[in-house]
Amino acid sequence: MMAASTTDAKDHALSSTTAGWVKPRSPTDAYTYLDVRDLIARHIAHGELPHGARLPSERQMQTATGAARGTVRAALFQLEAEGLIYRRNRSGWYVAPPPIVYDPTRWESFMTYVAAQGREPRTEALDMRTCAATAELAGIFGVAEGAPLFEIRRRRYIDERAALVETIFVDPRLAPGLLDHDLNGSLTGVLSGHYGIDVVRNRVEMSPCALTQREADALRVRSGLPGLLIKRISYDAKGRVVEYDHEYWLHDALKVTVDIRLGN
Amino acid sequence: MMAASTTDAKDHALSSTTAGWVKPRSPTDAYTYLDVRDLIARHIAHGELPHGARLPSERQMQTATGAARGTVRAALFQLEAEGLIYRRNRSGWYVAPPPIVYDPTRWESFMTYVAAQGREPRTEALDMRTCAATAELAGIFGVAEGAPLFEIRRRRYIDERAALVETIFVDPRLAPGLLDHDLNGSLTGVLSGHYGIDVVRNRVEMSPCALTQREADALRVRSGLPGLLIKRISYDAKGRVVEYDHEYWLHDALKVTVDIRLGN
DNA sequence: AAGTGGTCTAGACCACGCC
DNA sequence: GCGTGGTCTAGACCACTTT
Repeated sequence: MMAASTTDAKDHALSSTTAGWVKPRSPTDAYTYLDVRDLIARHIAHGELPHGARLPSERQMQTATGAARGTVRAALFQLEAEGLIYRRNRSGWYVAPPPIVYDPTRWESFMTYVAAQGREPRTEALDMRTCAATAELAGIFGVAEGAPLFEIRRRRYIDERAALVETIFVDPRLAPGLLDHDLNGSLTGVLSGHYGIDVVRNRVEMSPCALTQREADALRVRSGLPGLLIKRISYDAKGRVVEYDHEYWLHDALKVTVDIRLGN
Repeated sequence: MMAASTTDAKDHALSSTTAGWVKPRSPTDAYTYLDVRDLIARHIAHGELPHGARLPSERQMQTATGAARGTVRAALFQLEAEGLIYRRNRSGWYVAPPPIVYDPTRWESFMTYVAAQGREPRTEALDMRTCAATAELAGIFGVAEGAPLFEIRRRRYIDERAALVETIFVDPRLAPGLLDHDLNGSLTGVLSGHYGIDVVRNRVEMSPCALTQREADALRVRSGLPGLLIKRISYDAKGRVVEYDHEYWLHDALKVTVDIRLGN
């Protein structure tokens, strides 16, 4: 392609949706992927790309910056790891919304604390069945290996973006017929309201993880993205296990706080 | 290079330190980066690559698998995100040790809980000075903007691998002369032993982050690696802020647990 | 000096979302 | 059906660690 008389190729590139993508350093050396990262990050910080906005396509950014596509993608991966952007499979890159604050010491349901933060929560039951306890599950619930357990799989949204998938196990002896209830809301509410079971103790464990095929598919993201795995065991006043829960969160969707008073 | 009469190029590759790197799927299609990931992960799971062991070089793995180096690196990035391996700058890739378990509801010092898990903790004071309170710090400590605060920067090791860097702020009025003490150990111990200050409340906040240049340099990793930022404010019985602490952890170095009993 | 990871280029083809 | 991201190749050069 030839350069027009009054506008060269670079000006042309900058006149598109990538307007203002000017390299801030010396003009001799090429963009590094961290330069490109900073460029995008600055656009987000300055509000030119608001939450939920879609970034220009990789090839547009490639043209605008003059860097190879691989370099642009390295910058995007970087920003993704930082939680500033996320992607929707083969659709594009988007500016990430602010994280939800989660406090494991409070026994609030997802529906409650997401709404309290001015965001819109939604829960979708994916699958409910009775399964046989594995060795691990048997140990946790104090039942024989192979004993029946309810297994509930749900997907939860924040502002219509899938933020986590969870698998919950419940002992049928504590809540017979549980699967006949509507589980597209607060499970805690159902257990308390219909079965009189109240949780008094919570054991929560959090660790960074990679989302496996199963989780990634459910969240409609690429397999292997970083996530946060939260395992929770909740007990009632008699020390019985009420729920055993595995939550796979998108790593950029939450922030954890704990407020603790010691002794007395 | 020509193939020898009795051993072709692939056999030769497998006779090196990458012995046994056989592709598990159909022989027609090429390795994907997830294939390579699985290959390496399997070697780690089977104990052929124990904790701390060094992986073969990227170019060796390239030869052994027949994939391009970029593909091998994509697999390594994957495993790094999962916390299975880590790298030492321009030295190589290593199998990651198991994470340390951290419970923010317990007021135990790093030195204590790391040792209790059979690992070797070490703390190294990097920098100590008096700084002027920024707006954020002034708000937290309840002092005027620009008021003096102690700023302490330390690096902490687990088994001689740098696992976190932290910046601690302390109000000099609570602990005058604090910087004259040895801070290569438990700061809590110094505050309690020399100043009679005991913490009764802790506010902890955790969020995934990317390690910036400053932190990455201190941990001798590449800038931009994923990390976990832990901010902690601790208070004494009078509600005064004892410490304000920012800890930047390598994301694979820890796992968080919280055990909570509710109500009474 | 040799070997390692770190970065970048310039292509290519594919699977899928979206129109 | 076009555009998107997803993946892969086959080089190159650099900065640093290691020997």
